[in-house]
Amino acid sequence: MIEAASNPVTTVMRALADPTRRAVFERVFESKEITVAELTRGSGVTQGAISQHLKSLKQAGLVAERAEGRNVYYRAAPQGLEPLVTWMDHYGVFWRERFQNLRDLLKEIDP
Amino acid sequence: MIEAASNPVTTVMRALADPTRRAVFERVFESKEITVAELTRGSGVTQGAISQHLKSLKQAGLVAERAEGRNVYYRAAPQGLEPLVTWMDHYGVFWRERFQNLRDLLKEIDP
DNA sequence: CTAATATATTAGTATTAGCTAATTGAATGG
DNA sequence: CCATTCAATTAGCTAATACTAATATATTAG
Repeated sequence: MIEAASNPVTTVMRALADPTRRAVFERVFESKEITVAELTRGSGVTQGAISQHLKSLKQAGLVAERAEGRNVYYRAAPQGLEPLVTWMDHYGVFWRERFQNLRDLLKEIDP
Repeated sequence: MIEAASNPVTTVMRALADPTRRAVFERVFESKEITVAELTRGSGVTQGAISQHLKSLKQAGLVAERAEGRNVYYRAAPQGLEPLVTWMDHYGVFWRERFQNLRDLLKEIDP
């Protein structure tokens, strides 16, 4: 029962398990587009560290980038979360725990 | 912007980021109840390692245990996944991507 | 052209994580 | 009892991780 080589779930989980890196993802997500310099500001770590975190997030499919001049703009790629959604869905937590939300939503959709 | 002390999301993500430990969780989930000995069998690691993983999972709120004689029976606690659900929900991935499932589900609930 | 800015990368370091082997403490079966 | 089994814990090893400081490479500003 030895695990196969690093599957997507592992890659994404590991990328998001580190609080600093997860905070980077969150900031990227909240701003439509953001540069490395901006992300570095107020992050508490160096620019190099931020670049390293962005590299991990990119490999995990959680962010994408666009170079423009000497700036590189990063944006979130929430589809990168899909492996987690699928994994958790398999364990049946969503519909079970979200049933109340579901009901609320139903009223809004089809009152 | 220094992160506060280990929040639940970090705890759960880290618990599930390791493939071996995640496999343990999966096996615990699949069997209603399972002993450490059974989990060790075919896991590829020693009993000590399994106990250590179970400790992490327990701290993350993902499993619970019941001692009976010299055996300890573990069971999954899927509510422990709640921090992840909440975190991901905040990033809006569920309803967007699961709308078709939602429609299917609706028919079953209220045909 | 030169200086400054933005980002990536690299080498080195300290900490953490996962593992084994060995031990301990219970509980059970002969 | 005594030997065996189950599980938790511990010490010690190794590998991975997150970080900094320094450097390299572009690009832009003056």
